[in-house]
Formats: sequence, structure tokens, C-alpha cells
Amino acid sequence: MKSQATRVSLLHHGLRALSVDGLSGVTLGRLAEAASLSKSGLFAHFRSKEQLELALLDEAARLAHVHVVEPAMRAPEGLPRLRGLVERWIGWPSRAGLPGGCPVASALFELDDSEGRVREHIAALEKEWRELLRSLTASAVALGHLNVETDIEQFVWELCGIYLSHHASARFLRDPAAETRARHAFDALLRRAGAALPS
Amino acid sequence: MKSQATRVSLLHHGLRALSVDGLSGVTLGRLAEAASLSKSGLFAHFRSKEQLELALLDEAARLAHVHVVEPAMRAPEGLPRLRGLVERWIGWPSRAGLPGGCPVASALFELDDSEGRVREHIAALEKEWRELLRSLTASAVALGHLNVETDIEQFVWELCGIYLSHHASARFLRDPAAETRARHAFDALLRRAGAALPS
DNA sequence: TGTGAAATAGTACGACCGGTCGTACTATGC
DNA sequence: GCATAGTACGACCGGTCGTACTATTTCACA
Repeated sequence: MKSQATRVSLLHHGLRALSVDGLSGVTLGRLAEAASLSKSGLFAHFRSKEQLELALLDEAARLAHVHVVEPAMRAPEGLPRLRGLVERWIGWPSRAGLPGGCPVASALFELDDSEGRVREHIAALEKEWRELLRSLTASAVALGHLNVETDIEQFVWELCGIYLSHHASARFLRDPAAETRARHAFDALLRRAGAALPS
Repeated sequence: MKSQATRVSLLHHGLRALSVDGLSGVTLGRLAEAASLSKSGLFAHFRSKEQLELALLDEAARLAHVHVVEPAMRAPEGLPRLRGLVERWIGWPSRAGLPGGCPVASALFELDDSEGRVREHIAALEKEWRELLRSLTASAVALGHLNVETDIEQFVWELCGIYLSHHASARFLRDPAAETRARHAFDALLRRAGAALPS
């Protein structure tokens, strides 16, 4: 039982470090210290650095599910649900209590030329996420909230661009207008897809 | 004279490493070995890791200028020049001979929560780049190629989103359609700004 | 309350990190 | 033609990395 609590604490501190420093910034020594544990005590939970990284990515995905997906799914199907998801998605890490940026987004650029299980795991998470965006968009089309001619794949692709641009301008450039820019871009994307929007 | 050649070689190998592994992946030992130099011989050129990083970022900017900006500036002012720039910008690292991705783009996500001169340098480069995009867009507006109501800042912001989304989908997800998606997104952005487009 | 397993600590390892040292060699300017 | 500055070398610094091994503590349950 104690073990479970320790593991939760490790994932908590590890996720914070991951969001700030990226995958390569999470080290066993620092994480052990942050969690008030010895390096070997930590090692007993994750038998390798790789397993720790995989667990941290899963924890990030779980947190995103709790803070983004679940509340969004309570909105009515179609456009409202899609809007709800996107609004909670953009900038979700800080609302979820993370001190840094989105772990998956930074990993997308950190590991783009690497190989191995960690990269594959992120690729799987990212594809799963895009599949969710795709299905919510398709649902909005099916319900007549968006045009039937909408290129759904293209829609999702551009949506991801908005997310990444927001991440870069909010977190790196520290542009206070990032939120507004993202919302305007999303509105424009919806308008192009034929959504009925207030002005 | 010999010194100059060594420095060029160091920047060359360093930039390759930077594009593949990111800033944290460039280490003095590995770079020295790649350039067939001792670590201390390398140190004679760059008196600290930080100075090396700054020099590498400048070299990346120089390369981008040669491969992206200069050829684009030969196109007629206004929309043609803007189009020329964007077309050469998207995916420029591989066309410039780099084995990895865009060093600035990955640094935008790698250093978003850090501090120091390196971060500031990247911020300056990025702002300079966005200012270039802004001025070319403003020129296209002034010449009547784009609507006068165009929100130029917003236009540039979304353009950066297209660049980042292309980077992620091409380099990480290895989606062969990345190029097409980026072009379609750019065309849609131009159409929204009132550009006269074929079909 | 005693015991065995689970959880954690302790210690050590080889490799690599950024950086410094003294020392050569070599190109360049006076 | 010689002083000087730049360039490169190999050895080495203290520190941290991931990982392995053994010892100790903690705790649930008999």
C-alpha cells in the first residue's frame, strides 16, 4: 500500500519535471530528491529510465484525459463538444496544475529524430489524440454543424497547428495575446467549415 | 586561415548535431570527435558551451537566410514574395542539407521554461523572423494583393502554426501528406485574406 | 508477537558531462 | 627573423548520469 503512495508521488513530481524540462531533463537523481527518496528506492519502482519515461507519458495522458476529455464529453454531441474539447485543450497543462508546458508537444520536437520505444509510445499517444479530434469533428459534420465538404483530416491538422502555435507563443514568447490568437484562429477554422458563429 | 577552416567545420558538424539532437544533445566531446578535434582544441574556438550554442544558433540563422530568405527576396514584392518565402520556409532544413529538423523550432519547445542568454538569443531570432513575415505580409496588403482588413499579426501567428504543424507531422509522425496539408492550409489562409487564387 | 516479504537505503560501477591545466606547434605581424 | 597570438594536444578535475548489487528497514499477517 505504501508502495502505491510512493509511486503516485513519483509520478506527480516526475510529471512536473517532465513538463518543465522535457524528457531529457528528467533524471533519476533529481526526481529521487524531489520525491524525498533515494535513487535506488526510486529504481525499485521503475526498473529502467525508459520504463519511468513511459510511465510518465501515460500519467500525462491520464491527466489530460481527466482535465480535458472527460469534462468536454459532457457537452452535447457535435460542435458544442468539439468546441468544449478545444477550449480545454489549448493551454491545458497550467490548468491541470503543471508548472511547465505540454509534455507531448515538446516530446514531438525533442524526439523527432530518435528511435525506440519512447518515441513509439509518444507517436501512439499523439495518433490516439488526433483520432479523438477526428471523431469529434466527424460527429459535428454528421450532425450538420459543419459542412459535409469539410476535409476532416485537414481540419484536424490545422487544429494541431493552432495548438502548437499557442504553445510556442504563450510559453516561449510569453505573448499575453496567445489565448486570443488561438481562439480567433479556431473561430476562423470553424467558419471555413461552415459553422454558425456569432459574428 | 587554418583556424577559419576549423571553425567552419565545427559549425558544420555542430549544426548537424543540433538539428538532430537539439541543444541539449550537442556535447563538447561528441562534437570534438565528429570534427576530428580534441575537446580542448574545440575550446580554443568557443570559450564555453554557451558561446558554442550561441554560435550554432547564428549559423542556423545564416543558413536559413541563404536557403530561404535570399532566394525569396528575388521574387516580385507583395504576394509573390510572401508565397516564395513560405514555400521555401516550410521544410527548409532538409533542403539546406541538415539531417534533422529546424533547430529554432525544437528550441522553442526545449527551452520554453528555461532562462539565460541562449533562451534570449532564440527569442530574438524568432521575433526577427516573425517581423520578416509581418513586413512581407504588410507589403502584400499595401499592394492590394491581400485585403486591407487583414489582421496581419493574426495572419503571421497562424502561419507559424502551419510551420509547426508541418514540422511535427513531417518529422515526428512521418506523414507523407505533411507537405500537401501545409500548402492547403496556407492557401486557405491566403484565401481568407482575400488573395486571388486559382480555384 | 514473530516472521517473511515488500519497500527502501546504501554503495559502487563505468561512462560521460563541461571545463581547466600545462605544453607544444604554427601562423602572422613587425 | 623574431616575438607574439592563435590553435591543438592529452591528461585530468569534480560532478552527474543510468544501472547494478547488497543491506536494512518497514509492515501485513499468522
